[in-house]
Amino acid sequence: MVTVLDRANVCSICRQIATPLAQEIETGVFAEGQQLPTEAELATRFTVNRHTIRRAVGMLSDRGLVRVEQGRGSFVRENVLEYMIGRRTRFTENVRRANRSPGGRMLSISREKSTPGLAGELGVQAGAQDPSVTKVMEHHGFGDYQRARTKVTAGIPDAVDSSVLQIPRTRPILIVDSVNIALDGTVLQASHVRYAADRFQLVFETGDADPKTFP
Amino acid sequence: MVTVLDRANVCSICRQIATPLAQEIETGVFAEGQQLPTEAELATRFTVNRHTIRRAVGMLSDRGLVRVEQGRGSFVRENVLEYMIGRRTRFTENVRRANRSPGGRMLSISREKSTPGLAGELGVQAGAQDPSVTKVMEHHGFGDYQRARTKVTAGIPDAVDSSVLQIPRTRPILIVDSVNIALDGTVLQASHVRYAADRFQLVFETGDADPKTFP
DNA sequence: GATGCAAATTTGTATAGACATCCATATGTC
DNA sequence: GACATATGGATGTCTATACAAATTTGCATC
Repeated sequence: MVTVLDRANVCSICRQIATPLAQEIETGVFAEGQQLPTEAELATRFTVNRHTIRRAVGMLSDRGLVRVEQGRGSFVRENVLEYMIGRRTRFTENVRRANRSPGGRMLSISREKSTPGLAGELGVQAGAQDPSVTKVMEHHGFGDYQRARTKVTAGIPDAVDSSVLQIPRTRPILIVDSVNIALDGTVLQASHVRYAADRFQLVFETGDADPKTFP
Repeated sequence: MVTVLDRANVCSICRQIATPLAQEIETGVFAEGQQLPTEAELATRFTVNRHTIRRAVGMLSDRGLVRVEQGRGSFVRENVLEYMIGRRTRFTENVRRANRSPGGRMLSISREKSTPGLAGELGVQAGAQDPSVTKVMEHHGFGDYQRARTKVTAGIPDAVDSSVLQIPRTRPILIVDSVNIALDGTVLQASHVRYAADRFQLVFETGDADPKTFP
């Protein structure tokens, strides 16, 4: 693949190199575990300095796409695996409170219909709920009860995150994907929140010492 | 402070510069929010190239000690604030399962008595539990029920983490501190787990769609 | 074939220079 | 005083060179 670089303008060169390389990795041009071309070869291919290649490869390393080893080379990383640490957890309004960060700025509000793609991707099915559950829970004062799933992972902010959160690209961020679903199966809220890990720490207070919840 | 650099040997120079700078930040030589000397000034002070200073400052930025802003300078970061997103959550054995990573290696097992410092730091008090709760929960089949708190944040691996997890220093890690406490108030387990965020994603399946838990 | 050492290969680090980009301030003009 | 422009200072990026460190490879020797 030949990539023409825009040396005069905007986006930094190393990004213009990292992007097509990332595509080649994601499209399978370089298979998992395979060794990438050496820095010298990439420098020749893109006709840039080796240090510029090093930066681009460093970006791919930051994104977890490649793994660099001194004296050996750069290799395509193996796929990440998802890991479940807990289930059967209850939030009430705390999940909503989680999405209202103190001192934060409201950037945009969007209310979207749940697309089949989103629902499928999250493994939830509309209308798959037993209606009797609603009555039982309303009887227990959980009328606003929601079913939710929260995914937590860490990452590196992209350009937008960096400017919005006002943190450098090198600081990690906590990425929290949460979906709140009402008892009738409709998706009430799907949020993709990115916290600056420097400023936030998620605390899941688990367990239940309150006897009232066990009638 | 005068720092003599060992140009010939081992540890890289930028590390030899980052270390005393970090000490000066932590000891309050540079107060929170204060601007650090410019890269040129630091280069003069340590008699190294500006790019070497940039590396050292980048390390401090990675560790969250400083915040670098183009056109303005480098500043000592303010303290992080803790943020609670949820409470009243229930795990059973899933928390324990969380600490057993598939394909992982057992590095060390230690069983320690709960120190007053640990208990105080986590805000739990031994014996503060109502004994009636135990009977109620045992009656509901939650004899092994535990009270726990899980803190999740993101960070950058240190040298030990990097070698153990076999990830570069630039990839973020998920830092999960969890404490499991039995109903009698004794600390059963206190774990400080560091996940490679490339390989793991924590999934908190929240909400409860199972009617059996609401008899 | 096995071992040991040397050489080649590859990534890592430090130095140096040039220029770009962003920010704050000063200055000039109205 | 208000606004636009110019200037200086700070960080960001690319290029270039030299050398260090780690790994692999090749070869000679046994």
